[in-house]
Amino acid sequence: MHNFLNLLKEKELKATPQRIAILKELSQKRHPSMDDLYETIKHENPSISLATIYKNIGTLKEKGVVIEVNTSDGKMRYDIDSSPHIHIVCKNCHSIEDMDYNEYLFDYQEKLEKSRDIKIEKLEVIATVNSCKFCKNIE
Amino acid sequence: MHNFLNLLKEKELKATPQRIAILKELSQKRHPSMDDLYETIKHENPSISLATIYKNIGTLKEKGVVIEVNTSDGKMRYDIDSSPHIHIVCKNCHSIEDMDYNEYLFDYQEKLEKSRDIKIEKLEVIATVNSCKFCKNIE
DNA sequence: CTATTTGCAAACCCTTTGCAAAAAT
DNA sequence: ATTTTTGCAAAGGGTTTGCAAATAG
Repeated sequence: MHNFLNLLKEKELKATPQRIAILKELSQKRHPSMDDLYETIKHENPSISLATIYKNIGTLKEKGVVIEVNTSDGKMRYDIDSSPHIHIVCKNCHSIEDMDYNEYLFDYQEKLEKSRDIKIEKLEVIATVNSCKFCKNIE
Repeated sequence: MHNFLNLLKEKELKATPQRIAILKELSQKRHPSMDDLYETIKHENPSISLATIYKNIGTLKEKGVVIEVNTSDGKMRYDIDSSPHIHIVCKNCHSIEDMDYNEYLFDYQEKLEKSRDIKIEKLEVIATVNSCKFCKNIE
């Protein structure tokens, strides 16, 4: 809670209850969609609107606080963890698992940059699987 | 042209002029969006409809003829090249460059599969750059 | 007090769908 | 002749926008 206030101050954003609720939810839930956030936050803050979620996530993206993950299911997912990691997306149940970058990928990125003389802002790695431990448990 | 007919026969799809125009365009243009395809094909086939493009790309995706590339600019792009490769997306001019997979990535994928005991259907690697040779030339 | 943010509703844009007419095999 | 495909228009679904009222600093 305290951290959120500091974070927002750092980013020069006003600490509205809506904003704090969004950050709190982002830090608790794995990879929520806009709708996930909306539905959950509405419980404690019934007057919040979807547009507010959208606007705030937009702002937080700009400020580099959250990243957007595209699971190709038509809905974006949001992730407050900004350390380099890859995503393992399950085509079946749409869950997302994080996995840390390792030396391998750092190395790969570096080689890519050198061989092409480019600066890579972001290396997005998405592994798609047809089923995962989550949906296996369900079925 | 001939190749397209064989390809369609193989996939048990009827060889309509619209379908052939789409395949032709996909094999000529780098990574067109739905709209790119529509606008271009309309020149030679003015009666074609956007819905036909959508339906056909959908079918071609199912049949494994094209893949979908998500550049996070709100529009999907389509790619008839099915060999393993990664995409370098320019945030500035939205162009996409292909780059072949190398041993590095094959290796990485294999390690990932073994360490987690999963089967990766697709490993999508998207490198984002802030500017590229295409937009440098323009500016 | 000033600038930002909220919430609402409408607008937007890309994509999908239903269906009758047309075309492919 | 049968099945697929087309084109149209309407609907769908996620996202964005404009604006007045509310709120944070």
